[in-house]
Amino acid sequence: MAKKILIVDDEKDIVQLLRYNLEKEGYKCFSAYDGEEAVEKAIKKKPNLILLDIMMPKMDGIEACRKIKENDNLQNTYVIFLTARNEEYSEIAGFDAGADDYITKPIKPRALLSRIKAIFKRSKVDNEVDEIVINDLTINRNRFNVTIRGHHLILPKKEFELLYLLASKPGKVFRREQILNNVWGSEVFVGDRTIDVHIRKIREKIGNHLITTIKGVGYKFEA
Amino acid sequence: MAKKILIVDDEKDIVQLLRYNLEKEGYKCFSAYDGEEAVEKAIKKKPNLILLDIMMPKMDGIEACRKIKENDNLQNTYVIFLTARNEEYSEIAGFDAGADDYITKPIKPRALLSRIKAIFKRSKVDNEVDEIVINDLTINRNRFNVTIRGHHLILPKKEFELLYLLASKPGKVFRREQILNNVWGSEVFVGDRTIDVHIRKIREKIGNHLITTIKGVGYKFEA
DNA sequence: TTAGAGACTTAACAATCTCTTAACTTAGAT
DNA sequence: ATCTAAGTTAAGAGATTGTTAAGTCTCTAA
Repeated sequence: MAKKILIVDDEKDIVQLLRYNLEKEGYKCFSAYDGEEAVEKAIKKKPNLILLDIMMPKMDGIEACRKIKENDNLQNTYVIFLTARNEEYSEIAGFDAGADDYITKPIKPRALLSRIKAIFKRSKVDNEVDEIVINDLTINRNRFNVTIRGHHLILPKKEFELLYLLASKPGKVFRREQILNNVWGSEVFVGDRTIDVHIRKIREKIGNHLITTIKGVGYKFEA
Repeated sequence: MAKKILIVDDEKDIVQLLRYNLEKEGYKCFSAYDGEEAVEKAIKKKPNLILLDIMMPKMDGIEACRKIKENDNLQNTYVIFLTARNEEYSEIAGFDAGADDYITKPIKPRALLSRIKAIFKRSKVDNEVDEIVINDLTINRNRFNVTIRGHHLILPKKEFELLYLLASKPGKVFRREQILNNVWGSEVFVGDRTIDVHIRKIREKIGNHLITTIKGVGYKFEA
């Protein structure tokens, strides 16, 4: 499917320039002209990539980025900051806010395009990795099995999906709500203890130490 | 059997030129004039090779290629992009979308033909590996028979195809939907229990332990 | 042309596995 | 100390798959 890109800058000329170049390459573009609008459209359109100017009215890019990265559905959205060369502070603050890359103005379309291509290529490769290996644990989506210290297991579907989710980002804490969204789907409502029971069964099978409870928040897979 | 080739280009002259040359060599040709039509016909006709122009109305070749490569039944279809010499980006984006080769316009029929011949030669070698041997089980596509521990069996067609599919990638879980697509075809609709019954008959003949059920997902052949 | 055989599909029911819940216990935070 | 979140257990509800037998279709041979 065509990748969606959100372009955010208060200078309309720049937005137009980028839009023209990106659409020529087959990307689907949206635009916003200030930080608030950016957050709004990001949530509504769920773009794959956001090109985000830092200096903008209403809400600056740093702040907008922070808000965007807070949204569960935009965890996999890539953010590139557009900065003027002399905005020294922006690099640090930007990465701190969750940016993935930045590009200094004036923007050269060719350079930008190759950077974008590299990003999407990378994310595609990431998606194709359907085997997770962490120390002596292997989770293989293709075979739908789990190996721990050379010992094969077949987990029931829900347990498998839950383990796969946690292990896909070791160290990251998944909130209960995120787990529900990902494993059960956002339209399914199950009781409070359901996740716990599944976690327990997984721990029973792969050992207690691999999944940590963060009380009041959720669970994480130990790296 | 005559190889099937799908020619996709919005310039009818080019399509005609290619078609004339390819049919002269004994290939069976179909044509499409935009990306959407290409995807449609690819799914319907299951060609062995697709010649795909990049710049087209409705849906460009890159996008069409991606869609085509998403289809389970077209994994073995070869895609060659037709690009104008100055479309620099096309090589990278094309390979990224899953293309197997590309040719720059203007197209020289002789060169194209020899390239195509090379491709089919290669894939023919692949196809000749039509005997699967796993431990004491042998599945031979030519003879359409199965040998287990030296004992010969003749399976009915559907059972054979199903076993062949599963055994072609030992360990991989095939979802019921994939099984339907591959064994029955994507346009056939059969009841829920049909696959199970066939699985049962196969198990009856080759033993229970070789095919594992992954509940809620599908079946896999045990490696 | 028709009877018979095998292939394929279906329906109905059985068996099995998975998931969820409820009720209770334990641990952790303030 | 108290309150809330998480852990545990077992039961049964729910879903998926297994099994059987019967019906349809096609092909072949008499």
